[in-house]
Amino acid sequence: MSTTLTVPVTLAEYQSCPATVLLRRAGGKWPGLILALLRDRPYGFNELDRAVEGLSRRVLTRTLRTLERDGLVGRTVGEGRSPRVEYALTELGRSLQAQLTALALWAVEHDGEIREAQERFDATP
Amino acid sequence: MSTTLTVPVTLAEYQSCPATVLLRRAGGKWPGLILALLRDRPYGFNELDRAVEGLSRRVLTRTLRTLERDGLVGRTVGEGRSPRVEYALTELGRSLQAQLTALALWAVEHDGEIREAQERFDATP
DNA sequence: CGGGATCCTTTTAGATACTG
DNA sequence: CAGTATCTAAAAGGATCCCG
Repeated sequence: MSTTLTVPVTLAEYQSCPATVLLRRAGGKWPGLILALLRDRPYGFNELDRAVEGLSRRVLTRTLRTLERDGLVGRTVGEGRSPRVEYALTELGRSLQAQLTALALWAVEHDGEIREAQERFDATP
Repeated sequence: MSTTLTVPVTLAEYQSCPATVLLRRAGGKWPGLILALLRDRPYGFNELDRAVEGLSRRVLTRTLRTLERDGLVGRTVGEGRSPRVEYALTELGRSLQAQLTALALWAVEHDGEIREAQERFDATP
């Protein structure tokens, strides 16, 4: 099976293109890190809040809701009087995570080239 | 050769992590589309401006500058009295483009699952 | 513990007009 | 043709307080 990838031409097409939407989602400030953390194990809400320095709870909530809505993260409410909620990757989320890891590897491998290019660019008047 | 990928823990680490930076760059509104267009052939400035509906010249300029600074796109000034500037993918840019294409393919392939998840989420009160 | 509601700041993008 | 300058609008992110 092969999928052909065409470049969207109209604005409406582009804005609704799955690739565009996904890239913009993943390009948010925190989703990539959340998905990376959940790759290892499930996390509770406040556990995530503590694990990620500089992330406010409001934004954490919004980020998790979006990931949950997209079917990338599952939310499970545990038993007991003190509410325990657990966030974990779904199969779909794990599948995406693998793609993002590939991209992250590319970034790390080519970091040197990018920095050199930036230095050259900044050096030229 | 294998590269180990560790999740950044401090805020400073995370913000300067090559993977974070790249994902946020690519997650901008236009870079992905510009790179996709340049995959086929070089473009002139106004040519790009016309090709991309809804993109203002100011933003196009900024986007191209950033891509150029990162070494992903090359800028060549042609001869002649009416200035002809050509933007083209560099080798590095072409390499990244391949990764983004893989991500785009994932997005297209799993678009149905994502939409279904969203409908389920939106349907539950 | 796991949020929602409100308000505020920063970042990103768009409109418009002008230039070599 | 290929931009820059200035200004405005929208989106994303953050601080804080409140609640079951």
